[in-house]
Amino acid sequence: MTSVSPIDSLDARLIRLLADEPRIGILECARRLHVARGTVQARLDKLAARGVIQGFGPDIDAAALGYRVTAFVTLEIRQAGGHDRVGRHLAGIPEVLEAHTVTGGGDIVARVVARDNADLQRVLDQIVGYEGVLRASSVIALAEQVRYRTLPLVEAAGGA
Amino acid sequence: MTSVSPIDSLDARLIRLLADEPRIGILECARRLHVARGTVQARLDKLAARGVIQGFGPDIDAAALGYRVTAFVTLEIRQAGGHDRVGRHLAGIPEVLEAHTVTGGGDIVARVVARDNADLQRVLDQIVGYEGVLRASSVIALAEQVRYRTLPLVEAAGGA
DNA sequence: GAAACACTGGTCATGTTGTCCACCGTACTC
DNA sequence: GAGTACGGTGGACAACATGACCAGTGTTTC
Repeated sequence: MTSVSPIDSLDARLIRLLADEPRIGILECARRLHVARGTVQARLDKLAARGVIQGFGPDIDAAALGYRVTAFVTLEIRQAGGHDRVGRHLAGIPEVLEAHTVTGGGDIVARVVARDNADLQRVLDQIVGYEGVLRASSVIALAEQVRYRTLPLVEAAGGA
Repeated sequence: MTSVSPIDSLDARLIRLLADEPRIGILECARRLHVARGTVQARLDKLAARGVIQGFGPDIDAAALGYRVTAFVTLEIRQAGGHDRVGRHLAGIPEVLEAHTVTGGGDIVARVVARDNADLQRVLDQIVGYEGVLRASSVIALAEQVRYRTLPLVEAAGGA
């Protein structure tokens, strides 16, 4: 087995096609990629089985929901309590969109949104209102220089 | 200004349904929500028009593509050059999944992935190999405490 | 009271889906 | 070199979903 190449060029082109026009249907994909419909179906099944494609959930824009402020919050936590307990606490706050433990002292980085700056204070209070959280320092996102994307990565991996 | 309450309970339940079972089809949604098909279609159109639903792109897992390391990189940039030029530089690197300018000195926070720690060095070298970037300090994500999600937010906003 | 709006429940032609099938190369194994 | 597994092809079929309509009804707003 050579280098485990997770996807090939056809996979990459299929993913790009679905990303560009998601409501397109399998048959139309097959037409545009000049392959048989069964091939597209088989590829999709395998990509999903391998976990490359996690799903086709609707992409929600928090800003359009009225949450116009995004912030990255770095938490200093009480090591004794364990990260997982803090993780569960964070999971209970809807405004916490994601959270990772990171190197540099066993702390946590979380992405949170809020309706405005005053609302961000409320969310931060919720976050630190838990005995396992010692301190939270946050930076507010001003502008999106690069919007979240994975297509370039897919094409780099697939040689599209 | 229109945007009083961005979504209602039906919108929220529709989004949750689509998030849970994306390949479900509009008709099936209508059946499960006990509303007419036209209603679901109209709601979806409006959610898309208002930008709440950005699309239905496939959710790609970078780890399954072989990019097993995630890092958050804070960039210190030369203010003179402007953020946008650095943003374009970052956009040219596939491993940069997103980037935001943030408060705290006009710097940039970027999320990058790499195949492994050695590969991360290569990516970081690419990032700092640009005259507008003065310094990069990175923290490596060890574990996902809260995986990226928007459903709780949707339900908080929609009162589902 | 009228207008605007959202939802219902129905129709229609059209296209897509899931699931079969036989067939054909290529690559790998013994 | 023969046998076999695998991935792709191209075709078939019934069942279903889609987009586009429509008239009718209730609710809210001016």
